[in-house]
Amino acid sequence: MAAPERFAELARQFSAFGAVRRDLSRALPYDCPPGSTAVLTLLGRDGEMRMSRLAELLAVDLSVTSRQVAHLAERGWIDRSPDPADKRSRILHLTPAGEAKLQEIFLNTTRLFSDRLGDWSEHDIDELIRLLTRLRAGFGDCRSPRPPYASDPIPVHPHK
Amino acid sequence: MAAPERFAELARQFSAFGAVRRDLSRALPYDCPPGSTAVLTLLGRDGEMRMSRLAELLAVDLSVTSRQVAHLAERGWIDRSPDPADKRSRILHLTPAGEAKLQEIFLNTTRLFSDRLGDWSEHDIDELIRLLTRLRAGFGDCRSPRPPYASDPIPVHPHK
DNA sequence: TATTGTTATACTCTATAACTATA
DNA sequence: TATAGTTATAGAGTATAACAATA
Repeated sequence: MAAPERFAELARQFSAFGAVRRDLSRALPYDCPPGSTAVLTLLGRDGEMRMSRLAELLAVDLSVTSRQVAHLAERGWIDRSPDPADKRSRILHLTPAGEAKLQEIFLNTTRLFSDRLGDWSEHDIDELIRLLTRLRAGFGDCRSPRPPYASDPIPVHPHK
Repeated sequence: MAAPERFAELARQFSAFGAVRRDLSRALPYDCPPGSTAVLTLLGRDGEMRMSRLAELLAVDLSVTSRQVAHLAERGWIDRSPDPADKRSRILHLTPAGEAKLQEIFLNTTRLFSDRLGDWSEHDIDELIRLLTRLRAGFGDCRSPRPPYASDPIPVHPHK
């Protein structure tokens, strides 16, 4: 177990990571913000799925996913077909236009990473992927609540 | 130089990191959201500084810092004293109440990290700190623009 | 009754633009 | 003219709550 000072340093780096996210978001097409990009990426990687599955993979509330998916459907990048097995549900999948958009995004982000990480060794990149993957597995998910850790008796951020 | 597929995987992990941020933000006191916490942390670590320096360290626009600082000043956690050497400027420093708040936050986040990362080796934690630090150094800063990497001819997110 | 998804509301983060005061 | 900071505005992310339709 690491010392509290290492945890504090890690927390600072997490906070500073916002600058990386913002830099990356500037490489996205103006009509596809980061949240929409995440949806397209998951549908491109894992294939068609239901809203609830998508929200689970994104670790966000279903209401968030619902809105992002509506944004993408308006632009013709994904289809929401009814699920014959459960009429409450909808099956999401990329359209050809959505796949083209995803390809465009892939090229943009690859170009950005090549510039920003051009001098990184493959080892360090793989290490970072490994550690971030493990981090994500250990940290929380708003849809499966755990006991709160704040000193406040009751939740913490009213809207979260 | 790594392959585009590694970059794509890294981009997915960056996106998934949002779940970690959200989990961490739930451990904060209800009256001190993540942005305010970042300000308190920097002032606690680096001591008093000007608004512009703070915005530089946070890699956000000065207007963002101005609002966050106002929020903290309203609650009595920081002071904004005039800079005798430049009357346009203000020097920020923590008040005793601000130091107490910071200490409370430190305890909360340490408790959360102990739970979530209790089974991590010190080596992996140090590796993650090292790689995130390097990442932050290589990635961008909204206040020193670089050539855009989107395929769009002109920047990209209207509001960014 | 419980679950899937949608919509309304509210709050945070963030950038751009217009403005004031000072250099 | 240029810089430090404030404020107004707007868009994106996010959660909670109320709701409709279906299981």
